[in-house]
Amino acid sequence: MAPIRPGSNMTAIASALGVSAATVSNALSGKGRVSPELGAKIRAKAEELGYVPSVTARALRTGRSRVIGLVLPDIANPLFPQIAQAIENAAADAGYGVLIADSRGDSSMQTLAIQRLVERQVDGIVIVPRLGTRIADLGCPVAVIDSPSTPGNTVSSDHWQGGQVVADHLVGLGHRNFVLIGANPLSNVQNDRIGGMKSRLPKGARFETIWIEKLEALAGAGCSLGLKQKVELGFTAFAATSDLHALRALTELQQSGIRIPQQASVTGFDDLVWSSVVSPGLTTVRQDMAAIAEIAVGALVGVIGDDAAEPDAATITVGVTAVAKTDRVPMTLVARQTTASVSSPQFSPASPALEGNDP
Amino acid sequence: MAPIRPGSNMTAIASALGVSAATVSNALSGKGRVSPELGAKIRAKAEELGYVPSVTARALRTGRSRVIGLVLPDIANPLFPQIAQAIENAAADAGYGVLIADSRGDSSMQTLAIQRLVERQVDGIVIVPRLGTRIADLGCPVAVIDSPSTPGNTVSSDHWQGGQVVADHLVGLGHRNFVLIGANPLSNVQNDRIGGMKSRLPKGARFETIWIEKLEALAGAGCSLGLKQKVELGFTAFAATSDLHALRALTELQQSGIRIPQQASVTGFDDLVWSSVVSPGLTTVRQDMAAIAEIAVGALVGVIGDDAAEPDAATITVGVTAVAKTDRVPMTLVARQTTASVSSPQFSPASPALEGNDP
DNA sequence: GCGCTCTGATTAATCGTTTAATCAGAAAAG
DNA sequence: CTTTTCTGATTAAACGATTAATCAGAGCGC
Repeated sequence: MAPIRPGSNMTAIASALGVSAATVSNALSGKGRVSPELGAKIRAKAEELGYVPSVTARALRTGRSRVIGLVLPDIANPLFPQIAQAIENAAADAGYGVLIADSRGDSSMQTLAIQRLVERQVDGIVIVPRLGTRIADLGCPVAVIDSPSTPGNTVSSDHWQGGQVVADHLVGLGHRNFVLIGANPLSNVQNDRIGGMKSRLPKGARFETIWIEKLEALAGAGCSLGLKQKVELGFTAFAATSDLHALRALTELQQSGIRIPQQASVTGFDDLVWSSVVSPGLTTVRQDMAAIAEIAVGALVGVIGDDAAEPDAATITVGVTAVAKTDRVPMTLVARQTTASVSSPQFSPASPALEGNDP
Repeated sequence: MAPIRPGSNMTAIASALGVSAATVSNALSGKGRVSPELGAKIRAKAEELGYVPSVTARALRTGRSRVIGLVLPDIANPLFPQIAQAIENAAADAGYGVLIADSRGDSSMQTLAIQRLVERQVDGIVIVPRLGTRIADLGCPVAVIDSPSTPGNTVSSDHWQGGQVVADHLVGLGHRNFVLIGANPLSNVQNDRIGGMKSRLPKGARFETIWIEKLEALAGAGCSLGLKQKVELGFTAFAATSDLHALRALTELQQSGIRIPQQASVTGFDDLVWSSVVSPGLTTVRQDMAAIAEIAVGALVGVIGDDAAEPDAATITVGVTAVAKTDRVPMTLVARQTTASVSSPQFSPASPALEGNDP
């Protein structure tokens, strides 16, 4: 019934000053023709009355809600905090709000979640798709954050380059025997990361790839990755495609009595929150989420603004991904304590290892 | 300019059937008086034209946006995914959208973030406050998720009971020497958890409390917690108030060569995503986020609905926390492999420990 | 003094829905 | 046969902003 809005509306300001509402609108938006003096008076009065424009009314009239949607395959993803924070900040800076949608872990519900956002009339959507999901035509601008290898236009970290950075770091420390750890070979992100790593392994280097989901399909969830044997076989570097898997590897190795980083080095990806608290601190590679979010949101508001300016172009941009080209944001190494130069290439159970390899 | 809305509006349906827009509205909402046949015809036509109501227009008219805001002290909080997902699900079920706000880690910006939400005319706000922050009068319904010890009305897990569950578990395994690990003694949540644990320690039990932030203020961030010495002093149970700290403790102990769980047991709180992937799997206590979210959102929509029904009550409920009483949702133990019965109460460096304590 | 332009403001329509008020007609009551 | 009471619909007025169209008056040239 009575909409509870403490602040006054334009009409209140208008009648308080004996002018018309249109003039108030013009003064506050700076669009029409208003004399400087009156403009100042209006702004002062607005301030005084604590005027807050009704986004609802504005949205109805202009057709723009100034809200964008954020869709992740499943919110429980440990990278979610980083992404959400970056997107929210970028959006807030651009004057947009962020509405979240969750597909409740179910990939088929992703479409439904997106549908809900569209019904709420968001001006655009940022999507982090589930594995290789293709994004259907939504009837609204979309920016996709995934991997440069994903078909279609996307913004993302340069996961391939990130892989190279890790490999360079490990190779530089003298490692020649690598175990690469991924979860699912269907993930473009993981493939890029592994591909990047492989591309920088020197001639004569030995490597082996472990896909956790394949292994678990055989040996059951939470099974051992058999890393102790790998160490016994002479592998010294364990490079995972995510901090989550790196953590698993790190603890499994520690649990088997392998000393990190003296006997083996471990690396991850993404610099998730716990990476700095584990002991020893996990060496990882960080995504520049702020930059990614800025590009994604920027592209989105660009398209949104554009089709307001050129109504004819609307039919072209609408339903099309907002990012014209594929943007690759470089990743940066965060060297902590799980990596060290390889002291003894061969396995030696009680080697009095090297200390203090802090970068 | 031209708002791009593919679906038709009420007027389209109305004129297609030669009736008035009001009748369409009545038919679809089931409120006014419409003959059953015409009602069916209207609903059919709406379906046919792919009609989607304009939430904007509806919001303008009714004064309800059907959106609630979600505010967390900082989104980077590892618990955020769980909370956001639960709130989003509960809200979606109630027909509400969720707008997120981030205070960018800065406690003073919490108010600003909330301000932004209010300006976007959310119908209510769910807040997880930063430490002991008091929530100011917002002019809109609020539900707070924190600790039952927080002054004011809140919904939350029964952290005290959660502490008891952990303590009972450890005591049941024979532990008598406890190290309790928290971050900040100002946190009601952490205090409750520790209080609950203490309340169940048997007579003659020994315990010591470590506050990480205090320690780091002296010894620097990422410093050792000195847990190896604690083990040497005969402590066998390390109970942290968060999985984050438990992880730190676990890896520090493993790093010092202590075998988990043979020589020491470790427990955490919250069942964060990585708790199940570390080796050995972390014993922890899970919050029933779905239940909490349902209560919080339910209370919120209750107040929102109420003051629509009784306009007079609006002045009472507005600006007041939505939850009338303090709701405490029980926590449940998730026993994994970091806890085991204490084999040797005294420290014995190379005890041939107990195996296979899987619950 | 008449027409012209330019400025600074107002009017009024519009976005799409909700809802109180009204109304025409049929059925029931007197 | 008139009056009253329903029923099923329509009208019109909001909600609060934006914006194209209009208008009154001032200034100015000729």
